[in-house]
Parts: sequence; structure tokens; C-alpha cells
Amino acid sequence: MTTPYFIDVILPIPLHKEFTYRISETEANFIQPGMRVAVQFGKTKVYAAIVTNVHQTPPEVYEAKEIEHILDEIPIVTQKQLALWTWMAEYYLCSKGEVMRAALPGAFLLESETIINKKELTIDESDLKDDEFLLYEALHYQSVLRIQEIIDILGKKNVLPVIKSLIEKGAITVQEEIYEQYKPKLVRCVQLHQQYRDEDNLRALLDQMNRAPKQKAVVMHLFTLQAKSEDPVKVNELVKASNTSSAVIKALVDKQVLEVYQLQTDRVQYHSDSVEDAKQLNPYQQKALDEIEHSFTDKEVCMLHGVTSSGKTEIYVQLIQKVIQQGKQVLYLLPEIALTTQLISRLQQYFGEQLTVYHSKYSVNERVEAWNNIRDNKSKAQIIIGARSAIFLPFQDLGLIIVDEEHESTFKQYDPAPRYHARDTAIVIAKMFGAKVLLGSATPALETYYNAKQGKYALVELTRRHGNVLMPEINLVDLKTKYKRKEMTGHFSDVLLENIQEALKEGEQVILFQNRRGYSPVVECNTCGHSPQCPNCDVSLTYHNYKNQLRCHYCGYHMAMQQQCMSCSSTDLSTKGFGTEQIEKELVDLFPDHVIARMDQDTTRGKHGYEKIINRFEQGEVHILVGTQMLSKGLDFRNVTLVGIMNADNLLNFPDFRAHERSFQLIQQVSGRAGRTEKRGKVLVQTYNPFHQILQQVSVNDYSGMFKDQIEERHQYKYPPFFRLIKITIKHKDYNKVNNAAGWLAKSLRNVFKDNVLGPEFPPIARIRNQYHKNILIKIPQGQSLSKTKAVIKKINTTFSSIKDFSGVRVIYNVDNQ
DNA sequence: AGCACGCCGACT
DNA sequence: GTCGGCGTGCTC
Repeated sequence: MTTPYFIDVILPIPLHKEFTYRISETEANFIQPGMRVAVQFGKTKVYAAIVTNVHQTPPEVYEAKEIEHILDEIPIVTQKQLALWTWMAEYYLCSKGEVMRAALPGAFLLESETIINKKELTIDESDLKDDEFLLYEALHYQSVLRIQEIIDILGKKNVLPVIKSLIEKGAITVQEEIYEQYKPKLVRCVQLHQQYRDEDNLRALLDQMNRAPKQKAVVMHLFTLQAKSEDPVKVNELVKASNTSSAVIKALVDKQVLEVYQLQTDRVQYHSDSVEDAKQLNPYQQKALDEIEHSFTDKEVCMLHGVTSSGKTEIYVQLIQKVIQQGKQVLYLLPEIALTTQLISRLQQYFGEQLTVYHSKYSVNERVEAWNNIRDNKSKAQIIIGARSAIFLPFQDLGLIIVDEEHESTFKQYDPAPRYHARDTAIVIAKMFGAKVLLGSATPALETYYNAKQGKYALVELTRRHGNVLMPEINLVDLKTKYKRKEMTGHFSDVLLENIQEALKEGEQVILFQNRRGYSPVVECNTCGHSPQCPNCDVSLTYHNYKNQLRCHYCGYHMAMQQQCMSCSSTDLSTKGFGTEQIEKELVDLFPDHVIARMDQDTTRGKHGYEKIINRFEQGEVHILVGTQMLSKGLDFRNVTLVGIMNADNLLNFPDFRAHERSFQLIQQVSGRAGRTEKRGKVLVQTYNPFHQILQQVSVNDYSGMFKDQIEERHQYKYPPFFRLIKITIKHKDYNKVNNAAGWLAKSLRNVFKDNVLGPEFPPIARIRNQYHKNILIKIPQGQSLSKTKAVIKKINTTFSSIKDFSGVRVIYNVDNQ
């Protein structure tokens, strides 16, 4: 009598529980937590599940299914990762399955597909209906069919009844085929056939080959290559070295002189010829480095507040070097990896092959290889650089995490769950490993700076720009007076134009920032005031001049630009507001002799969209670059002396409690692009509110003033860092359902949390993709238990989902909503 | 989340 | 009469 064994697994679905499957004793001896098993779930689906626990406790109320098979030889997920997943699911109010989906490279998740086979025995065909016969016939020609093929053959969507009926009649069988996406990359290598390892045979061969000089040359080259290194000789290496065609090689293989074999190789390869020594730090950098290292003796986290181009990267390099010398891994998090090719190549120069870049745009196979290298703590995976999802990698022995530009909001995942913040999660991971965290920014997030000021984190400040370059001079331009005095040309003030002219004359480059893409956000009828709306979302359509289209930036809906008002047929239409496209057009007219480029979502589509534009600008091909947010990210252009911000007001007026902080950060970051060499850069900020506190503070680089004001406001209005936030979004296509559901939820929450529940309120855009939205905000004071709060929310959510009226209503929890 | 099951209106 | 619409409920 054998005792049964069971495993608990995480499935990649948004269900808040684990599932139990039965395994054999042999399997139980083999399976470890962190391995993948293929399991059937429900009637049809097969998933790759992650084992969390092997045990002998049978489930009480149901019969556990057996697993299909084991997918891994060794765990692909570490114990620490499993612990992290648990923490994330708990903290960010989502399921472990959702965390799993976000954490694993796509190739680790199985895809399954139903395939249909014909049975051997023949059946009475007259017994079949038309559709059934059609399918049965098709199987005579093709022994295996997939669901999609059957849909095509029968020309209708719902083919399952036909399949089911055929199974009953004994004509076909179905099976679920699972396949792994990951295929190791193989290279063809070549060696001399065994029989010629013997010297006599070899001599005979070479004599005999005198009549085939080409073939002989190949063999001789093979010897040279083998002599050069121990590594296996690749077929294409040999072809290249002996300067022949693969036909010659093939002939030699056919003659059994050579033999070809397959070898597994790493796709992720680096070729760095020279590894540079790290640069010598200047005294200020050295001092900062010493302070950081000292702080790590008693603090886990250190904030490095260093003004733009103060040389934070060199400090990171020094720290990284010390950590990898101890044999520990380093994680370097960046807000957006596509925009940081400059930084990556710099790090590659220092660390060469020890650096692994983890990129969501890499192929599934490349990501699996990076994952395995990190899990195996290979020497080429000592430093891992990546965007937020890199926190999910299977680190073995992490010593340091650097979060560069830690204030960036892209570190927070918005959709889908888990809605995690990579900076905050990084701190949790570091704790697990006993590793240190360095947060770097020129404009720290208020929360972070507050934590540093409170002594929770160490604080190191670096106020000197590298090479003593001066901070750019920031001037505010009052648009109101400029318009009144008719000193505007399009959207350009005379001051801005003069400065552009001057810069161009000096052969310098200019960056112009406008935080809105498209040509013009609103088209309005001058007769009736009507403006075209998106049919799926509650927004006006944006006019894009280049394609002569009206587009919705929320759902992608687009239509041709209308010549007449859709409401009153008047042809008197005008445009309101402006975007990057319009700025670009105005520039082309104003500076016909100069090259102007635009960088925004519309122009950077495609794989190397960013790089192309950035390269052109770097090479000096482009004189003026117009763009959105994207421009603010760590680009290092030597020749830019002027930065213009076309309109600061639409940043400041954003309806969000972080709008002011964000505006400060953004303007400061964009300004940082100006004057990175001896010549002092200049920044012109056009605004209707030159006396706005934030703009005043930006103009004199007064971060601490901004911090003081903003933190005061946060305190007064009960926002982070004093209160934690959980935003709840209720979504459904039915307006009334959203209203009722949100009302019910808010009322239940208010019973417990009283005044700390805000809303429900419709967001500024209440309908997106035909779904109505309504938000509730929960504020959690310091001292109120987070876990208890979340337990209450979970309980209310359970009750909510059991109410029939609210079925189909989606409720989204966003913890620490940004 | 999927996906099957089950019950009601538009067509061969 | 079927096809296919999407509401409901379950998944070890």
C-alpha cells in the first residue's frame, strides 16, 4: 500500500488560491518546489504550473487530478522568488498566478492546443451529417488537424459540437498537444572523422587528397583552427577560414573525412574587445562614494541625490566593481531600457562579459538564456541591467541593487496586475538577500527624499556637475504678455526664436519639449462649437496633420479628418491647442534651412525607432529635435545648448496630486539636456503662469524648496508619504452597473474606514474602450495596520463578487497608486 | 482569466 | 428548425 503524494502549484491565472495535484512516489522523490509541471486545468486547458510544496495531505473535498508530466530537471524558480511572489500577491492585492505571469519569460509558460486525429477503424459514413462528413473527409488527406484548421474547413466559428459528435460516433480522437516555446540554439561544429585520429590513416588521407587541393586546404585549416584554441570549430568558422563554400565541407562529410555535430550555444553573447578601467573619480564623487559605502554599514538603503551630469554613473561603476569582486550579483534597474543605449554601452565597456542586459524586447529564447545564466550564477550574469521586470530574475547571491532615476513613474506597473513598484519591490528583495540598495536621482521622488530626511534611508548629496559645468540658466517666458504684445509667431515667443536662431548660427543643437503628441488635440466647429468625439471613449479626437486623421490616444480609434462639421455641416472648423506635430510644422516653416526631427510615440514606432532618431541627432544630422516626455530620459547630447519648453501649463494643470512634483521633475530633467559641456546651457520655459511656485523653484534649481512646499501640501491633504493610497477602479460597459457597484463598494468601505474613503468619482475620462470607469480612493494613515486594512478590503471584495447584480463588473486594486 | 454549459432571438 | 449571442459558474 503506497501512500499518495501531492503537490500544490501556482497556475498563471488570476485566482487567489493554489491547486493540488496528485503525483506518484517516484515523482515525489524528484519534484522540488520551483519546478514546472504540466497540468490539466478544467476540461481542456493545459498549463505550466509552478510547484510550491510537495506533501502527503490529500485534499478533503475533491479528488486531485494527476499531473501530465514534469517539465524541468531542476527548479527554474528559486525559494527566494517564491517568497517574493507571495509578498507581492499579498501587498499588491493580486493572485500569485498573476505575479507568475509577469515574472516568467513567456517561453516558460506553456501553450497548449487541441489536435484532432482520425481513428484507424472505418465507420459508416452515411451516418454522418454534412459538417461531420466534411471534417472526416479532410482527415483522409491530413492525419492531424488543429482547431483553427477545422474552423477554416467548415467555414464557421463554433466547431466543437461537430467534433464532439464525431468523437461519440467513434470516428476521431482528440488530444491536447503541449509544446515548449524555448528551443536551445544549436551550432553546427565540425571535427575530423574518428578513423583519422590515427596518424597512419591521416597521412594516407592527406596523400590521397593531393588530387583535391580545395578539400585538403579545408582539412589543413581545420588543424590550424584546432591548434589555435580548445574550442570546438564551428562549420561556418571553417568555411570562412578556408575561404571555400559549404559544398566542399559537405563533400568531405559525405566522404566521411569530416563529421558534423550539433552543440548547444548561448544566444546571448557579448563581444567586447577591450575592457576599460573605471575612470578616476573627482574629489566630490569620491566623497559621495565614501559616504555611500559608509552608510551601508548601518543602513540598507541609500539615496544618492546628484544633480544632472554630476557623474553618478561613475560612482555606480565603482560600487558595482567592489560588489562583484566579492562574488555577488548586482541588479541595475533603469526606467526604460530602450532609451538608455548610451548608458548600456558605457557599462559594457567597463564590465564586458560580466554584464547581462534583460530586455522585454529580447526574443523569448534570449530571455530564457539570460534567466538560466542568472539562476546558475554564471560569470556572465554578475551584473544584470534591466527595466522594472528585471526584479523577477532568479538571483542567487545579490549584493547590491541600483535603482537609477528612482523617481520615474515607469517603475510602477500600471496594467495588468501585479501593479507593483519596482523600486519598492527592489528594497524587499534586497532585504531577502541582505543586499544594499542605492537609489539615484537628480530629482528624487518626494517619498524617497522624505524617507531619507527621516533617517530611514541614508542620504548622500552630489551638488557639483562633472567638470564643473554650470547648471543651465532657466528663464521663464510669460505667454500672456507675449500674446498681448503680439510678440508670438505661432507658438514661439520672440525670445525663444531669437535663442534658437543664435544656437543654430553657432552650429549648436536645440531640443524643444511639448508634452502632447499629434497636431492639435481639439478640432472645433466655429459655428456650433461641436468637436468630434471618440465613439469608444469620452475624449475629443486629436488631429494628426501628417495622416490627415482624427485619432483617439486612448483606444487607437481613428477616422479621416472631416471637412465639414459632423453636427451642423459648417465648413468653418478650427483647431485648439497644439502638439509636437504642429510645433514641428511651424519649425519647418520658420527654419527652412535646418533639419528638424520629431520624437514621440508616433515617430518611434518600430524596433529601432528611438535609436534611429537619437543617432541622427547625435551625429549632428538633425539640428532641432521636438519631442514629448521621451526626451527627458538620460540622453547625453554634447552639443545641445538650448532647451525650450513650449508650454509648462498643461503639465502643472494635470489633475493628480503628484502633478506639481512631476512638473518639477520633468522640467528639471529636460533642462538637464542643455549644456553638458563648458558652455552654459540655456532653458526657456513658456508659460501663462510665470509666478507659479513650481516654475519659480525650477528656475533656481530649488529642489529643497519644492520638497518643503510639496511635503507640506501632502501632509495637509493626507497624501503619501503620510498616507498610503489604494485606488480602486470599477469598470463595466454599463453605466448604471458601474454607478451601483461603485456606490455599494464605497459604502461598505466607508463603514470601516470612515472619512479615509474618497469617491466614488468618475475620472476625467469616464469611458475608455466602451468601458465606464469609476474610482474610489482609500487613504491609510500611518499606524493603521496595512495587513488588517487589506484583509478588510479582501473581505468586502469577496462579498461584492457574490452579489449577482454586480457580476461582470471588474474591480481593480492599485496599491500605492502613482 | 478561460471555457463549457445553458437559455433566448435572427437566419439557412 | 439551427446558429450563435453572452450570462453563470467552475476550475484541484
